[in-house]
Amino acid sequence: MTLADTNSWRGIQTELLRRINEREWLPGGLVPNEADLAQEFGCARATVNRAMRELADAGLLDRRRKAGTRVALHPTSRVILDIPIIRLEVEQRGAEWRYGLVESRVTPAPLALTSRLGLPRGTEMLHVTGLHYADNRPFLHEDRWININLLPMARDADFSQVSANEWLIQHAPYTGGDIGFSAMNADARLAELLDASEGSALFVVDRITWDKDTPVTSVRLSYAPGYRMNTKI
Amino acid sequence: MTLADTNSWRGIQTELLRRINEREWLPGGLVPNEADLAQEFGCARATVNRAMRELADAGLLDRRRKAGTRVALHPTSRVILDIPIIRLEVEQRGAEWRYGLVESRVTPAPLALTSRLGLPRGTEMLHVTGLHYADNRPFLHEDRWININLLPMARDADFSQVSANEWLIQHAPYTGGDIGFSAMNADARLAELLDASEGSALFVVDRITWDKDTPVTSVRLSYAPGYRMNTKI
DNA sequence: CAGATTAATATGTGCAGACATATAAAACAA
DNA sequence: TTGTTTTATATGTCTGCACATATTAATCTG
Repeated sequence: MTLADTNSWRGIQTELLRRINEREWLPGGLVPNEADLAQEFGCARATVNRAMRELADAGLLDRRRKAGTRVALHPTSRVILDIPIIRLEVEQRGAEWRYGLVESRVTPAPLALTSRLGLPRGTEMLHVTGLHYADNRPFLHEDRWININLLPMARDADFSQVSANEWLIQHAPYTGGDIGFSAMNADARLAELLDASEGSALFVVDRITWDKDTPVTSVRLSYAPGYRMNTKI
Repeated sequence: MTLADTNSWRGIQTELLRRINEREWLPGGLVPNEADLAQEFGCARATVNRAMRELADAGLLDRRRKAGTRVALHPTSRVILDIPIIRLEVEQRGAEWRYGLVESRVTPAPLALTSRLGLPRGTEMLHVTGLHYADNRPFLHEDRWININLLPMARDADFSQVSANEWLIQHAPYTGGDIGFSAMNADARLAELLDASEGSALFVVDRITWDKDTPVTSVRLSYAPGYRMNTKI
């Protein structure tokens, strides 16, 4: 071992990582078992377990009881995206955030939506659209449908003062969601709202949020041209 | 406790999740300390610790020594994207994958690239471009630069037989990378290659891979129109 | 030989106890 | 009052041990 050779959980993990990265342990190859590694590193088995478990969670190791631990053959790199509140995302860029409501009304949701949400066709939902600005330039367009049967107080919320994005975070617990990322050409209306030219490529995030099996909200975020979502492996 | 009331760390975790989701513990509010929770659940402190640590990693709890544990105020939802080998991604869609090399040659890298990679300007790199097909329809365009100083064997690889994507996974260890997602309008060349119309919105992934501080490869993947990257929270 | 049973083994999880470490709060000093 | 030192406390981590569980490998049985 070179550095971080403390027999701490982290030290062991970086050493294991090194052996994987430098092909000391070949992809698909069997790795010594926990007990042996614990002896080698002079630590308890639980410590080795913790180091290896995280690597398995990250997809670098495959572990199975009795069969042992192997170096993953196809290390599908796992990317973690932090999706922040839009206001914070803008402010982190050092820009001033502002929100402008475009429209807010209760109306029957389109069939495509109700069917995806598993609601009866024609269900009334609260449709809120608005623009988020960064330094007074359009940053993204938010097109949202809210399940008012689940969230009746949403009827009385003033979305010209608080963005639907933040109102929901404050008031609507959820247990899971589906997210999709795609690219779309701006239609005339979106182009105008985003101050872009028609046909510009927009980065689009679609998201449906659930509270157990009940849909909470469905939103489409269309970012102004040039937006880029960054992260690290 | 209702179900999963075993005093296992999973059972405890779901119970903690419930209290958070149902606002039993308010956002920003202080949570009982590990010792107290351990007593309440009738388990060891280590078990509570494990349950809470994962929730903290997921961003739902904020923990600080001495200060205690609080329910996160801004639960930035954390999304995990699995980025698979392109061949597998195509095959998982039930389509037949095929790769076609467009061009492969050693040439000085453009300034924009060398500066981002921290290489001397004019450094020679291996430039490989190719198309991945799904059922003989263009699926994505891969435009890749490989650091041949780090990977001299890449010179002799036959990228008409193996995609650069897979060759690198086999031969090039890496320790980290930067990824960016964005949307771009197809230029004439890309439109033709992807069998799309000029100006179509393309979903684009840019990725630079590092082995410690040395750049391994930089790639831009431009997906054919209609592509959507999905995941769950 | 084929199928069912049993044993062996590596990981998964749990417990009690100990010490380490960060840090908020209290006590103290200038 | 203000800055510094001390103390108390909650989390972070490690140990050694035990038992659970999945699953392979060996063994038995018809």
